[in-house]
This record gives sequence, structure tokens and C-alpha cells, in this order.
Amino acid sequence: MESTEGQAPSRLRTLPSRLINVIALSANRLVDRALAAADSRRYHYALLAALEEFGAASQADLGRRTGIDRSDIVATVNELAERMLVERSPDPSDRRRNIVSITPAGSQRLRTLDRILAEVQDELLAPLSAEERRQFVDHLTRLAEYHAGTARPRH
Amino acid sequence: MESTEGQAPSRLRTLPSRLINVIALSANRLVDRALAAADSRRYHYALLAALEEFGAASQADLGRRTGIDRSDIVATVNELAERMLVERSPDPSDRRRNIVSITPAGSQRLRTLDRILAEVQDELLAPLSAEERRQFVDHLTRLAEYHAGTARPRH
DNA sequence: CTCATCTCAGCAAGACTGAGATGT
DNA sequence: CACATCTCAGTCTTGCTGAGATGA
Repeated sequence: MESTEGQAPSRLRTLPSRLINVIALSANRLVDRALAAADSRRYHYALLAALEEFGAASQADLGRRTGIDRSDIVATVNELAERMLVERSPDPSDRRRNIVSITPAGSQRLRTLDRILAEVQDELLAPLSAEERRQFVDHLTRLAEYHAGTARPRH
Repeated sequence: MESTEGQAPSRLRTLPSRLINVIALSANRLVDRALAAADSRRYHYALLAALEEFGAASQADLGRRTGIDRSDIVATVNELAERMLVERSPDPSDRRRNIVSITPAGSQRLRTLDRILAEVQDELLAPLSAEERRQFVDHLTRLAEYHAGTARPRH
């Protein structure tokens, strides 16, 4: 059945840039599956988290905070508003803007998603000990910071 | 200019599954850019590596070895054949098959790509010491192995 | 006039699916 | 007949771009 399912070439199996992609795929699969089971998506969590931490904001600000594209912000706010997790209201002081604010149901949903995502992280890092997890996350953080500047052309 | 370029929410900044995605994006950007400068793509390297390590193979086998979809194998072999890096010839013992083999120019190109990718790995892991790199890659490898089984539905 | 904001329509790349032609 | 292979066409998703409408 798995006659030719054999190993990938060793060059590929050990290449760090490729290993990172393999883990990212697993992480995304775990996260997407867990969020979908709660009728949510990744962008929902990002927007709810930004609103909870920074308070009500325009859609443009939410895009800058979360790195989500302006077009995708529109769709995501639509989905969250349908579910009554955020409210969209015109800014009285600048009528170009929508002020998006989190509802009590949205805050509650955010805490549910926090719990779900904590479980996913635990499953993702399952083979590592507590100390190894600490090191691994430290390394990830330093890599992310190092490459942060070069990440996006922005325009 | 960067008035609202502020920090992402702390929930997002510290989430391991998200950090991994951020690094994967940086890695992909570095790899794609370096390979493109050598008129190559990721799939080129994967196929050349598989042919070098396992010898001539049918396109179906190459797909199973590398995890590349059958449709994408066709296009990639076309590109490599155009560049004279592989040869496609009918299998005399099973005329459904194309036997794909690497040319001397292909082996030489593979070594060039090896060198290019080694430089990319070095840039990718730049902020980590030699010992930290060893640990980091060890952690990645263990995570990849742990999640390997659950990775692909296959059908 | 210029700039920012919100929105929609659509593009481009990557991963994948369906189906036909060929051959075992 | 069932099955494997190669190929092409096309779908779907994600991230992004362009441009129009509104308003500061």
C-alpha cells in the first residue's frame, strides 16, 4: 500500500526552512480545525484580540494592528457583526470611518477562543518538555524579531 | 509615518503557532528570492534532490517522494527539461511511464542550489548561536516527526 | 486638490480535483 | 474488467491590487 510512500530526500528532510514550513502546516491545520469547530476563523481571533487590548478602532487601524489586509478586514468585520461579536457604528467625528467595538458576547467569545488556542498550542508542542518549549518559543521570538523589519514591503 | 504601525495584540505576538507562521513567511521569502535569482523554484530543488538521491524515477514516484501533486510534477518536469537539467524518456518496460533522469548539468545545478540554500539557512538563523541552532533544528525535527502521521489525509 | 477610509471586483500563485487518453 | 500513469483544464483559497464613492 505504501510501497513508494518512502522518505523524502534527506536534503529536504533536514533543511530548516522546510522543517519550519512543515510545522507551520501542522500548526495551521490544528488551529483551523479547532477554530472551525467553534464557528470561528483565525482572523476572528486576531480582530477580537486587537479590540479587547486596544479598544474600539477604525477598520483601517485594525488592519494596521493585525497586519490583515484592508479588503479582508471588511469581510471579517462583516462575519463578526453577523455573530453579534462586534458592532460597527459610524464615527461621529469623522464620517469616513466605521468605529468597530467589541460586544460583551465578543469578549466572552474571545476567552473561549483563548482556551481553545491554549489547548492547540499544547498539542502542537506535545513532544517538547516544559524547558524545551520555553527555549523553542524564545528562539522563535528572536527569529521573528530579527526578521521583522524585512517582512513586508508595505507598499 | 508609522503612527498606527504599533504592536500587534500581545495575544498574537506570543502565540507559538503564530510565531511559526511568521518565521515560515520570512523563510519562504528568503528562499524564493534566492532561488529566483538562480532561475529556479522550490519544486526544482525538490525534484533534483529526489533524482540525485534515489536515481531516475517515474513522475508518479517523484510525486510520492516529494509530496508534490501529480499536476505540479508535470509542470515542474517541463520546466526542468526546458533547462536541460532532467531528461524525460519513455519506460521501455512500462509504456505508461515517463522515466525522468537527472543530467550532468542537473547535478551541477543541484550543487549550486545546495550552496545557495545553505546561505539562506544561515541568514534565516542568524540571531541564534551555533548551539542554539542545533537545539532549534532538533526541536523542529521532533515536532515534524510527531505530527508527521496526522499531516495528510492522502485521500 | 490631496489624502484617508471603506468597499467591491478581480487578479495571481499554490494546492488540489476531475476526467480523458494510454497502457498493464 | 480494474487499475496505474501522464496530462490538461479548471476549481478553490489566500493574499493582494485597483479603483470608485465618500468625506476630512
